[in-house]
Amino acid sequence: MKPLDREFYLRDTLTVAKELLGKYLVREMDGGYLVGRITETEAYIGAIDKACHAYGGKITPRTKTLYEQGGTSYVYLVYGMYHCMNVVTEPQGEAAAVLLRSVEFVKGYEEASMLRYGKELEVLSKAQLKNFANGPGKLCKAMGITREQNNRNLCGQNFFITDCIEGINNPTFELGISPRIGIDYAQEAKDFPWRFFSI
DNA sequence: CTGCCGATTTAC
DNA sequence: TAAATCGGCAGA
Repeated sequence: MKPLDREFYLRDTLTVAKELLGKYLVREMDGGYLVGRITETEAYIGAIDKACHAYGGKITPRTKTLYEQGGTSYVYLVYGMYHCMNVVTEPQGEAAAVLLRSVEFVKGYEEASMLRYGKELEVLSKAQLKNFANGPGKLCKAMGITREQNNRNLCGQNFFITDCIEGINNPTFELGISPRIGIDYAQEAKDFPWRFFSI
């Protein structure tokens, strides 16, 4: 369970967004591990993307995290009640990130159930499993990710992404591509095919 | 300081 | 289809 190294994140944002599919988001909490396989991502590239918070070089207290070096977390609150977890990409000074939109839990489901629903789910129906963390807000709720986790180094040992979990088989999948979700205000950028998901 | 709006989710 | 809910940001 070795964190992806810095070099992984310092690359082109679209490449990182695609390659994050099938990787595992890991968060250590109270000595246990919450682990989810990433199944959906979106790229946001400040230099050319009106949907990006840092479009046009905009620097505010919130967006300054987007300018950090690749491998940093960018977490913010949307709609006054949900958090979104992003991974900053590219070298320091380039505002770009990948939004993690969906994971499938592979470890720590009991603890995650407490965080998400306030109780442990005994019976896991197919629908419950599917709906558990298949959205950016749900994902953060289930993994206890809030603005406290903003601007963290993702190359450390308690909050990171890895490509291998012992005892877990890496399934193969095909790459799906589509426009991004929920950015109808972003003019021409709303049609950019920057959403990636595993099929 | 005021007012508008959102990279969502859930319930009706 | 609409409500929930509040921080971020622009403009006065």
